Amino acid sequence: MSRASDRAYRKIRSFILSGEVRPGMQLTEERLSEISGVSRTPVRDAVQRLENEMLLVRSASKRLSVADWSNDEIDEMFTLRAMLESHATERAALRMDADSLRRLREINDVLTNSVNRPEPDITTFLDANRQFHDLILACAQSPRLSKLLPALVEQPVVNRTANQYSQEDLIQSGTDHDELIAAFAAKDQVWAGAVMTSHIRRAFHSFSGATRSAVED
Amino acid sequence: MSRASDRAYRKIRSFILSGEVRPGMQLTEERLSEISGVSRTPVRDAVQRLENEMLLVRSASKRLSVADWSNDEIDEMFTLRAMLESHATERAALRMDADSLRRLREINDVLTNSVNRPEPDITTFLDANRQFHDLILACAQSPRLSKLLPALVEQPVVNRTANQYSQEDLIQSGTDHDELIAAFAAKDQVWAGAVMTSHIRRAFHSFSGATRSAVED
DNA sequence: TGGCGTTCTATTGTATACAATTGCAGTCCG
DNA sequence: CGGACTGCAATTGTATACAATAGAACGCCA
Repeated sequence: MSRASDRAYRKIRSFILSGEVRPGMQLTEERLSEISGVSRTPVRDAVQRLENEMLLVRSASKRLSVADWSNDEIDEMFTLRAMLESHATERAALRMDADSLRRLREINDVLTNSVNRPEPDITTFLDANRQFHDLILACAQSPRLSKLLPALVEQPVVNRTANQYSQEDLIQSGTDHDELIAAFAAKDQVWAGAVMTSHIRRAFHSFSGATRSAVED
Repeated sequence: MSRASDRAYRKIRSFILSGEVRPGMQLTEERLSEISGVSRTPVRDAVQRLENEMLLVRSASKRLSVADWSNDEIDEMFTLRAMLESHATERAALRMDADSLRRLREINDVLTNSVNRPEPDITTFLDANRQFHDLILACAQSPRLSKLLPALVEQPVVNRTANQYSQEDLIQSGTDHDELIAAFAAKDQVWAGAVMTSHIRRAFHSFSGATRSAVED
Protein backbone atom coordinates (compact mmCIF):
# COMPACT_ATOMS: atom_id res chain seq x y z
CA MET A 1 0.00 0.00 0.00
CA SER A 2 0.83 3.62 0.02
CA ARG A 3 3.04 5.64 2.25
CA ALA A 4 0.70 6.83 5.00
CA SER A 5 -1.17 3.57 4.98
CA ASP A 6 2.04 1.57 5.36
CA ARG A 7 3.34 3.87 8.00
CA ALA A 8 0.13 3.38 9.98
CA TYR A 9 0.35 -0.36 9.53
CA ARG A 10 3.89 -0.59 10.81
CA LYS A 11 3.35 1.84 13.69
CA ILE A 12 0.19 0.17 14.93
CA ARG A 13 1.66 -3.25 14.51
CA SER A 14 4.76 -2.49 16.51
CA PHE A 15 2.63 -0.65 19.03
CA ILE A 16 0.62 -3.81 19.62
CA LEU A 17 3.61 -6.12 19.59
CA SER A 18 5.63 -3.91 21.91
CA GLY A 19 3.28 -4.94 24.67
CA GLU A 20 2.31 -1.36 25.55
CA VAL A 21 -1.30 -2.39 25.20
CA ARG A 22 -2.87 -5.40 26.84
CA PRO A 23 -4.79 -7.95 24.81
CA GLY A 24 -8.48 -7.15 24.92
CA MET A 25 -7.85 -3.45 25.34
CA GLN A 26 -10.01 -1.18 23.23
CA LEU A 27 -8.42 1.06 20.63
CA THR A 28 -10.31 3.75 18.77
CA GLU A 29 -9.46 4.67 15.22
CA GLU A 30 -8.77 8.20 16.35
CA ARG A 31 -6.26 6.99 18.90
CA LEU A 32 -4.55 4.88 16.27
CA SER A 33 -4.45 7.86 13.98
CA GLU A 34 -2.67 9.86 16.70
CA ILE A 35 -0.19 7.05 17.23
CA SER A 36 0.62 6.69 13.57
CA GLY A 37 0.44 10.38 12.73
CA VAL A 38 -1.90 10.03 9.77
CA SER A 39 -5.61 10.57 9.34
CA ARG A 40 -8.28 7.96 9.94
CA THR A 41 -8.58 7.04 6.27
CA PRO A 42 -5.22 5.27 5.90
CA VAL A 43 -5.59 4.01 9.47
CA ARG A 44 -8.70 2.12 8.43
CA ASP A 45 -6.75 0.47 5.61
CA ALA A 46 -4.08 -0.59 8.07
CA VAL A 47 -6.69 -1.82 10.54
CA GLN A 48 -8.29 -4.04 7.93
CA ARG A 49 -4.91 -5.61 7.24
CA LEU A 50 -4.30 -6.16 10.93
CA GLU A 51 -7.74 -7.70 11.26
CA ASN A 52 -6.80 -10.20 8.58
CA GLU A 53 -3.69 -11.11 10.54
CA MET A 54 -5.95 -11.30 13.57
CA LEU A 55 -3.81 -8.93 15.57
CA LEU A 56 -6.88 -6.75 15.93
CA VAL A 57 -10.44 -7.96 16.38
CA ARG A 58 -13.78 -6.20 16.08
CA SER A 59 -16.28 -6.63 18.85
CA ALA A 60 -19.94 -7.17 18.08
CA SER A 61 -20.51 -3.46 17.76
CA LYS A 62 -17.56 -2.77 15.47
CA ARG A 63 -15.28 -1.58 18.24
CA LEU A 64 -11.62 -2.45 17.86
CA SER A 65 -9.54 -4.27 20.40
CA VAL A 66 -6.21 -6.02 20.60
CA ALA A 67 -6.54 -9.73 19.92
CA ASP A 68 -5.93 -12.18 22.70
CA TRP A 69 -4.72 -15.51 21.32
CA SER A 70 -5.53 -18.58 23.33
CA ASN A 71 -3.02 -21.40 23.62
CA ASP A 72 -5.23 -23.43 21.32
CA GLU A 73 -5.07 -20.70 18.71
CA ILE A 74 -1.30 -20.50 18.89
CA ASP A 75 -1.05 -24.28 18.57
CA GLU A 76 -3.33 -24.02 15.57
CA MET A 77 -1.13 -21.35 14.00
CA PHE A 78 1.91 -23.61 14.24
CA THR A 79 -0.06 -26.56 12.88
CA LEU A 80 -1.39 -24.61 9.90
CA ARG A 81 1.99 -23.06 9.29
CA ALA A 82 3.63 -26.49 9.29
CA MET A 83 1.06 -27.76 6.80
CA LEU A 84 1.25 -24.83 4.44
CA GLU A 85 4.97 -24.22 4.64
CA SER A 86 5.70 -27.91 4.04
CA HIS A 87 3.43 -27.77 1.05
CA ALA A 88 5.30 -24.69 -0.18
CA THR A 89 8.54 -26.57 0.34
CA GLU A 90 7.30 -29.49 -1.72
CA ARG A 91 6.38 -27.16 -4.54
CA ALA A 92 9.71 -25.40 -4.24
CA ALA A 93 11.56 -28.72 -4.51
CA LEU A 94 10.06 -29.21 -7.96
CA ARG A 95 10.74 -25.67 -9.10
CA MET A 96 14.10 -24.89 -7.54
CA ASP A 97 16.69 -23.49 -9.93
CA ALA A 98 20.46 -23.37 -9.57
CA ASP A 99 20.58 -19.66 -8.73
CA SER A 100 18.10 -19.94 -5.89
CA LEU A 101 19.85 -23.01 -4.55
CA ARG A 102 23.14 -21.12 -4.52
CA ARG A 103 21.46 -18.20 -2.80
CA LEU A 104 19.98 -20.51 -0.15
CA ARG A 105 23.48 -21.82 0.58
CA GLU A 106 24.81 -18.28 0.92
CA ILE A 107 22.04 -17.29 3.29
CA ASN A 108 22.51 -20.37 5.41
CA ASP A 109 26.26 -19.77 5.59
CA VAL A 110 25.52 -16.42 7.18
CA LEU A 111 23.03 -18.05 9.54
CA THR A 112 25.43 -20.79 10.55
CA ASN A 113 28.26 -18.33 11.16
CA SER A 114 26.02 -16.20 13.34
CA VAL A 115 25.44 -19.01 15.80
CA ASN A 116 28.75 -20.92 15.61
CA ARG A 117 30.53 -18.57 17.93
CA PRO A 118 30.82 -18.14 21.69
CA GLU A 119 28.09 -15.50 21.77
CA PRO A 120 25.40 -16.23 19.12
CA ASP A 121 24.19 -13.21 17.15
CA ILE A 122 20.42 -13.66 17.32
CA THR A 123 19.64 -10.60 15.22
CA THR A 124 21.68 -11.87 12.30
CA PHE A 125 20.26 -15.34 12.80
CA LEU A 126 16.68 -14.08 12.65
CA ASP A 127 17.34 -12.01 9.57
CA ALA A 128 19.00 -14.88 7.70
CA ASN A 129 16.28 -17.26 8.85
CA ARG A 130 13.58 -15.00 7.48
CA GLN A 131 15.39 -14.63 4.17
CA PHE A 132 15.79 -18.40 3.93
CA HIS A 133 12.11 -19.12 4.44
CA ASP A 134 11.03 -16.24 2.21
CA LEU A 135 13.16 -17.49 -0.66
CA ILE A 136 11.65 -20.97 -0.41
CA LEU A 137 8.19 -19.45 -0.48
CA ALA A 138 9.11 -17.45 -3.55
CA CYS A 139 10.39 -20.60 -5.27
CA ALA A 140 7.05 -22.31 -4.58
CA GLN A 141 5.55 -19.90 -7.12
CA SER A 142 2.12 -19.91 -5.58
CA PRO A 143 0.50 -16.50 -5.18
CA ARG A 144 -2.14 -17.97 -2.87
CA LEU A 145 0.43 -19.41 -0.51
CA SER A 146 2.35 -16.16 -0.57
CA LYS A 147 -0.82 -14.43 0.58
CA LEU A 148 -1.89 -16.97 3.20
CA LEU A 149 1.37 -17.90 4.89
CA PRO A 150 2.54 -14.53 6.20
CA ALA A 151 -0.59 -14.31 8.36
CA LEU A 152 0.55 -17.48 10.11
CA VAL A 153 4.17 -16.53 10.59
CA GLU A 154 3.99 -13.75 13.11
CA GLN A 155 7.51 -12.49 13.52
CA PRO A 156 7.24 -11.94 17.30
CA VAL A 157 6.40 -15.61 17.71
CA VAL A 158 9.42 -16.55 15.63
CA ASN A 159 11.56 -14.15 17.62
CA ARG A 160 10.47 -15.49 20.93
CA THR A 161 11.08 -19.02 19.74
CA ALA A 162 14.62 -18.11 18.70
CA ASN A 163 15.25 -16.45 22.01
CA GLN A 164 14.13 -19.62 23.73
CA TYR A 165 16.52 -21.70 21.65
CA SER A 166 19.71 -22.93 23.24
CA GLN A 167 22.85 -22.58 21.16
CA GLU A 168 22.46 -26.24 20.21
CA ASP A 169 18.93 -25.57 18.96
CA LEU A 170 20.19 -22.65 16.90
CA ILE A 171 22.90 -24.81 15.36
CA GLN A 172 20.29 -27.51 14.70
CA SER A 173 18.27 -24.95 12.76
CA GLY A 174 21.21 -24.42 10.45
CA THR A 175 21.56 -28.18 10.08
CA ASP A 176 17.87 -28.49 9.17
CA HIS A 177 18.42 -25.89 6.49
CA ASP A 178 21.40 -27.83 5.18
CA GLU A 179 19.24 -30.90 4.88
CA LEU A 180 16.55 -28.89 3.10
CA ILE A 181 19.18 -27.73 0.64
CA ALA A 182 20.23 -31.33 0.07
CA ALA A 183 16.61 -32.32 -0.54
CA PHE A 184 16.22 -29.44 -2.98
CA ALA A 185 19.40 -30.46 -4.79
CA ALA A 186 17.98 -33.98 -5.07
CA LYS A 187 14.63 -32.51 -6.20
CA ASP A 188 13.00 -34.79 -3.63
CA GLN A 189 9.77 -33.09 -2.62
CA VAL A 190 8.79 -35.67 -0.04
CA TRP A 191 12.11 -35.35 1.75
CA ALA A 192 12.05 -31.58 1.62
CA GLY A 193 8.51 -31.41 2.92
CA ALA A 194 9.25 -33.76 5.80
CA VAL A 195 12.32 -31.81 6.88
CA MET A 196 10.31 -28.58 6.88
CA THR A 197 7.56 -30.20 8.94
CA SER A 198 9.91 -31.36 11.65
CA HIS A 199 11.80 -28.05 11.52
CA ILE A 200 8.59 -26.19 12.38
CA ARG A 201 7.20 -28.72 14.82
CA ARG A 202 10.42 -28.53 16.81
CA ALA A 203 10.11 -24.75 16.91
CA PHE A 204 6.55 -25.19 18.10
CA HIS A 205 7.48 -27.38 21.03
CA SER A 206 10.34 -25.14 21.98
CA PHE A 207 8.00 -22.15 21.92
CA SER A 208 5.11 -23.74 23.76
CA GLY A 209 7.27 -25.56 26.27
CA ALA A 210 8.89 -22.27 27.20
CA THR A 211 5.77 -20.14 27.38
CA ARG A 212 3.28 -22.61 28.83
CA SER A 213 5.45 -23.27 31.86
CA ALA A 214 5.96 -19.59 32.63
CA VAL A 215 3.11 -17.68 34.24
CA GLU A 216 3.77 -14.75 31.91
CA ASP A 217 6.95 -13.83 30.14
CA MET B 1 -18.54 -4.57 7.51
CA SER B 2 -21.09 -1.87 7.22
CA ARG B 3 -23.99 -1.39 4.89
CA ALA B 4 -22.48 0.56 2.02
CA SER B 5 -19.27 -1.34 2.26
CA ASP B 6 -21.05 -4.68 2.11
CA ARG B 7 -23.26 -3.54 -0.68
CA ALA B 8 -20.19 -2.53 -2.68
CA TYR B 9 -18.54 -5.85 -1.92
CA ARG B 10 -21.49 -7.89 -3.13
CA LYS B 11 -22.16 -5.75 -6.18
CA ILE B 12 -18.56 -5.72 -7.36
CA ARG B 13 -18.17 -9.39 -6.64
CA SER B 14 -21.20 -10.40 -8.63
CA PHE B 15 -20.18 -7.95 -11.35
CA ILE B 16 -16.86 -9.76 -11.70
CA LEU B 17 -18.33 -13.24 -11.45
CA SER B 18 -21.12 -12.48 -13.89
CA GLY B 19 -18.51 -12.44 -16.62
CA GLU B 20 -19.40 -8.95 -17.79
CA VAL B 21 -15.76 -8.03 -17.41
CA ARG B 22 -12.87 -10.00 -18.85
CA PRO B 23 -9.99 -11.11 -16.66
CA GLY B 24 -7.17 -8.61 -16.91
CA MET B 25 -9.54 -5.75 -17.62
CA GLN B 26 -8.85 -2.56 -15.74
CA LEU B 27 -11.38 -1.19 -13.28
CA THR B 28 -11.09 2.23 -11.70
CA GLU B 29 -12.36 2.90 -8.21
CA GLU B 30 -14.68 5.53 -9.60
CA ARG B 31 -16.22 3.06 -12.00
CA LEU B 32 -16.73 0.58 -9.17
CA SER B 33 -18.33 3.30 -7.12
CA GLU B 34 -20.81 3.93 -9.95
CA ILE B 35 -21.56 0.23 -10.21
CA SER B 36 -22.17 -0.19 -6.51
CA GLY B 37 -23.86 3.14 -5.96
CA VAL B 38 -21.72 4.23 -3.04
CA SER B 39 -18.77 6.57 -2.75
CA ARG B 40 -15.15 5.56 -3.18
CA THR B 41 -14.52 5.22 0.55
CA PRO B 42 -16.56 2.06 1.11
CA VAL B 43 -15.54 0.87 -2.35
CA ARG B 44 -11.94 0.86 -1.21
CA ASP B 45 -12.87 -1.32 1.76
CA ALA B 46 -14.61 -3.75 -0.55
CA VAL B 47 -11.69 -3.72 -2.96
CA GLN B 48 -9.27 -4.64 -0.23
CA ARG B 49 -11.43 -7.62 0.66
CA LEU B 50 -11.62 -8.70 -2.96
CA GLU B 51 -7.86 -8.36 -3.24
CA ASN B 52 -7.50 -10.77 -0.35
CA GLU B 53 -9.70 -13.24 -2.16
CA MET B 54 -7.58 -12.54 -5.20
CA LEU B 55 -10.57 -11.70 -7.34
CA LEU B 56 -8.96 -8.33 -7.95
CA VAL B 57 -5.27 -7.66 -8.37
CA ARG B 58 -3.24 -4.49 -8.27
CA SER B 59 -0.75 -3.84 -11.03
CA ALA B 60 2.67 -2.44 -10.28
CA SER B 61 1.32 1.08 -10.29
CA LYS B 62 -1.65 0.42 -8.00
CA ARG B 63 -4.15 0.11 -10.79
CA LEU B 64 -6.91 -2.43 -10.30
CA SER B 65 -7.79 -5.22 -12.64
CA VAL B 66 -9.82 -8.40 -12.65
CA ALA B 67 -7.72 -11.40 -11.67
CA ASP B 68 -6.98 -14.05 -14.23
CA TRP B 69 -6.42 -17.41 -12.54
CA SER B 70 -4.14 -19.82 -14.29
CA ASN B 71 -4.91 -23.53 -14.30
CA ASP B 72 -2.04 -24.00 -11.88
CA GLU B 73 -3.59 -21.50 -9.50
CA ILE B 74 -6.97 -23.22 -9.60
CA ASP B 75 -5.32 -26.58 -8.97
CA GLU B 76 -3.52 -25.00 -6.06
CA MET B 77 -6.78 -23.66 -4.68
CA PHE B 78 -8.30 -27.11 -4.64
CA THR B 79 -5.16 -28.59 -3.10
CA LEU B 80 -5.04 -26.01 -0.33
CA ARG B 81 -8.75 -26.29 0.23
CA ALA B 82 -8.49 -30.07 0.54
CA MET B 83 -5.66 -29.69 3.06
CA LEU B 84 -7.34 -27.07 5.20
CA GLU B 85 -10.86 -28.41 5.03
CA SER B 86 -9.68 -31.91 5.94
CA HIS B 87 -7.84 -30.43 8.86
CA ALA B 88 -11.00 -28.59 9.89
CA THR B 89 -12.89 -31.86 9.59
CA GLU B 90 -10.39 -33.61 11.85
CA ARG B 91 -10.81 -30.92 14.46
CA ALA B 92 -14.57 -31.06 14.09
CA ALA B 93 -14.54 -34.83 14.66
CA LEU B 94 -13.05 -34.25 18.10
CA ARG B 95 -15.40 -31.42 18.99
CA MET B 96 -18.70 -32.54 17.44
CA ASP B 97 -21.68 -32.43 19.78
CA ALA B 98 -25.01 -34.21 19.49
CA ASP B 99 -26.93 -31.13 18.36
CA SER B 100 -24.58 -30.37 15.50
CA LEU B 101 -24.56 -33.99 14.45
CA ARG B 102 -28.35 -33.99 14.34
CA ARG B 103 -28.30 -30.77 12.36
CA LEU B 104 -25.83 -32.25 9.87
CA ARG B 105 -28.21 -35.16 9.33
CA GLU B 106 -31.10 -32.78 8.74
CA ILE B 107 -29.14 -30.74 6.24
CA ASN B 108 -27.98 -33.80 4.37
CA ASP B 109 -31.53 -35.15 4.21
CA VAL B 110 -32.51 -32.00 2.37
CA LEU B 111 -29.50 -32.37 0.09
CA THR B 112 -30.22 -36.00 -0.66
CA ASN B 113 -33.87 -35.32 -1.39
CA SER B 114 -32.95 -32.53 -3.75
CA VAL B 115 -31.00 -34.89 -6.03
CA ASN B 116 -32.95 -38.15 -5.61
CA ARG B 117 -35.62 -37.17 -8.07
CA PRO B 118 -36.01 -37.22 -11.84
CA GLU B 119 -34.94 -33.61 -12.19
CA PRO B 120 -32.29 -32.71 -9.55
CA ASP B 121 -32.77 -29.34 -7.85
CA ILE B 122 -29.27 -27.89 -8.07
CA THR B 123 -30.15 -24.70 -6.22
CA THR B 124 -31.34 -26.57 -3.16
CA PHE B 125 -28.38 -28.92 -3.44
CA LEU B 126 -25.90 -26.03 -3.47
CA ASP B 127 -27.55 -24.34 -0.54
CA ALA B 128 -27.61 -27.49 1.60
CA ASN B 129 -24.06 -28.31 0.55
CA ARG B 130 -22.85 -24.90 1.69
CA GLN B 131 -24.67 -25.23 5.00
CA PHE B 132 -23.16 -28.66 5.55
CA HIS B 133 -19.59 -27.50 4.99
CA ASP B 134 -20.13 -24.31 6.97
CA LEU B 135 -21.40 -26.20 9.98
CA ILE B 136 -18.37 -28.49 9.98
CA LEU B 137 -16.11 -25.46 9.83
CA ALA B 138 -17.96 -23.95 12.78
CA CYS B 139 -17.54 -27.16 14.76
CA ALA B 140 -13.79 -27.05 14.13
CA GLN B 141 -13.73 -24.02 16.43
CA SER B 142 -10.72 -22.45 14.81
CA PRO B 143 -11.00 -18.73 14.11
CA ARG B 144 -7.95 -18.89 11.85
CA LEU B 145 -9.42 -21.59 9.67
CA SER B 146 -12.68 -19.71 9.52
CA LYS B 147 -10.77 -16.75 8.18
CA LEU B 148 -8.53 -18.63 5.74
CA LEU B 149 -10.86 -21.16 4.19
CA PRO B 150 -13.52 -18.92 2.65
CA ALA B 151 -10.88 -17.36 0.41
CA LEU B 152 -10.24 -20.81 -1.06
CA VAL B 153 -13.85 -21.82 -1.54
CA GLU B 154 -15.02 -19.53 -4.27
CA GLN B 155 -18.69 -20.20 -4.70
CA PRO B 156 -18.66 -19.89 -8.50
CA VAL B 157 -16.10 -22.68 -8.64
CA VAL B 158 -18.32 -24.83 -6.42
CA ASN B 159 -21.33 -23.95 -8.54
CA ARG B 160 -19.64 -24.83 -11.77
CA THR B 161 -18.46 -28.10 -10.27
CA ALA B 162 -22.00 -28.97 -9.23
CA ASN B 163 -23.32 -28.10 -12.65
CA GLN B 164 -20.74 -30.44 -14.14
CA TYR B 165 -21.83 -33.25 -11.86
CA SER B 166 -23.97 -36.02 -13.27
CA GLN B 167 -26.89 -37.10 -11.15
CA GLU B 168 -24.75 -40.01 -9.93
CA ASP B 169 -22.06 -37.57 -8.82
CA LEU B 170 -24.63 -35.52 -6.95
CA ILE B 171 -25.93 -38.60 -5.18
CA GLN B 172 -22.36 -39.61 -4.39
CA SER B 173 -21.89 -36.24 -2.69
CA GLY B 174 -24.75 -37.06 -0.36
CA THR B 175 -23.21 -40.45 0.30
CA ASP B 176 -19.86 -38.82 1.13
CA HIS B 177 -21.67 -36.65 3.63
CA ASP B 178 -23.34 -39.70 5.16
CA GLU B 179 -19.94 -41.26 5.63
CA LEU B 180 -18.64 -38.05 7.20
CA ILE B 181 -21.53 -38.16 9.63
CA ALA B 182 -20.67 -41.76 10.48
CA ALA B 183 -17.05 -40.76 11.09
CA PHE B 184 -18.18 -37.89 13.29
CA ALA B 185 -20.48 -40.20 15.25
CA ALA B 186 -17.51 -42.52 15.79
CA LYS B 187 -15.35 -39.51 16.71
CA ASP B 188 -12.75 -40.87 14.29
CA GLN B 189 -10.78 -37.88 13.09
CA VAL B 190 -8.58 -39.83 10.69
CA TRP B 191 -11.59 -41.36 8.96
CA ALA B 192 -13.43 -38.03 8.80
CA GLY B 193 -10.39 -36.23 7.40
CA ALA B 194 -9.84 -38.86 4.73
CA VAL B 195 -13.45 -38.76 3.57
CA MET B 196 -13.29 -34.99 3.27
CA THR B 197 -10.07 -35.18 1.29
CA SER B 198 -11.50 -37.57 -1.27
CA HIS B 199 -14.77 -35.62 -1.37
CA ILE B 200 -12.89 -32.50 -2.43
CA ARG B 201 -10.39 -34.20 -4.69
CA ARG B 202 -13.24 -35.77 -6.63
CA ALA B 203 -14.83 -32.36 -7.03
CA PHE B 204 -11.49 -31.07 -8.26
CA HIS B 205 -11.16 -33.66 -11.00
CA SER B 206 -14.74 -33.20 -12.05
CA PHE B 207 -14.17 -29.45 -12.27
CA SER B 208 -10.84 -29.54 -14.06
CA GLY B 209 -11.80 -32.38 -16.39
CA ALA B 210 -14.79 -30.38 -17.53
CA THR B 211 -13.13 -27.00 -17.95
CA ARG B 212 -9.74 -28.00 -19.27
CA SER B 213 -11.24 -29.84 -22.21
CA ALA B 214 -13.52 -26.98 -23.21
CA VAL B 215 -12.04 -24.00 -25.01
CA GLU B 216 -14.18 -21.66 -22.94
CA ASP B 217 -17.41 -22.42 -21.20
C1' DT C 1 -34.97 1.35 45.03
C1' DG C 2 -34.93 -1.09 40.75
C1' DG C 3 -36.14 -1.43 36.05
C1' DC C 4 -36.95 1.04 31.89
C1' DG C 5 -36.74 4.62 28.56
C1' DT C 6 -34.64 8.80 26.79
C1' DT C 7 -31.04 11.83 25.83
C1' DC C 8 -26.35 12.65 25.25
C1' DT C 9 -21.76 11.23 23.92
C1' DA C 10 -18.29 8.42 21.92
C1' DT C 11 -17.16 5.87 17.91
C1' DT C 12 -17.55 4.16 13.53
C1' DG C 13 -19.20 4.82 8.62
C1' DT C 14 -19.63 7.72 4.35
C1' DA C 15 -19.05 11.42 1.17
C1' DT C 16 -16.38 14.77 -0.89
C1' DA C 17 -12.64 17.86 -1.84
C1' DC C 18 -8.04 18.06 -2.59
C1' DA C 19 -3.05 16.21 -2.98
C1' DA C 20 0.15 13.13 -5.01
C1' DT C 21 1.39 9.95 -8.26
C1' DT C 22 1.46 7.64 -12.51
C1' DG C 23 0.67 7.02 -17.47
C1' DC C 24 0.34 9.09 -21.89
C1' DA C 25 0.98 12.09 -25.64
C1' DG C 26 2.91 15.61 -27.98
C1' DT C 27 7.18 17.92 -28.99
C1' DC C 28 11.78 19.07 -29.27
C1' DC C 29 16.45 17.87 -30.26
C1' DG C 30 20.01 14.80 -31.86
C1' DC D 1 13.44 8.82 -37.46
C1' DG D 2 14.04 7.75 -32.61
C1' DG D 3 14.46 8.73 -27.92
C1' DA D 4 13.98 11.44 -24.01
C1' DC D 5 11.65 15.27 -21.78
C1' DT D 6 7.78 18.12 -20.41
C1' DG D 7 3.15 19.05 -19.48
C1' DC D 8 -1.53 17.30 -19.18
C1' DA D 9 -5.00 13.84 -17.92
C1' DA D 10 -6.45 10.00 -15.39
C1' DT D 11 -6.18 7.52 -11.18
C1' DT D 12 -5.14 6.55 -6.64
C1' DG D 13 -4.15 8.34 -1.85
C1' DT D 14 -5.29 11.41 2.17
C1' DA D 15 -7.68 14.60 5.05
C1' DT D 16 -11.71 16.35 6.90
C1' DA D 17 -16.49 17.25 7.67
C1' DC D 18 -20.63 15.25 8.49
C1' DA D 19 -24.06 11.18 9.17
C1' DA D 20 -25.40 7.10 11.46
C1' DT D 21 -25.12 4.09 15.15
C1' DA D 22 -24.14 2.00 19.45
C1' DG D 23 -23.13 2.72 24.68
C1' DA D 24 -23.47 5.09 28.74
C1' DA D 25 -25.57 8.01 31.97
C1' DC D 26 -29.26 10.13 33.77
C1' DG D 27 -33.80 10.60 35.40
C1' DC D 28 -38.46 9.02 35.74
C1' DC D 29 -42.07 6.23 37.47
C1' DA D 30 -43.86 2.18 39.66
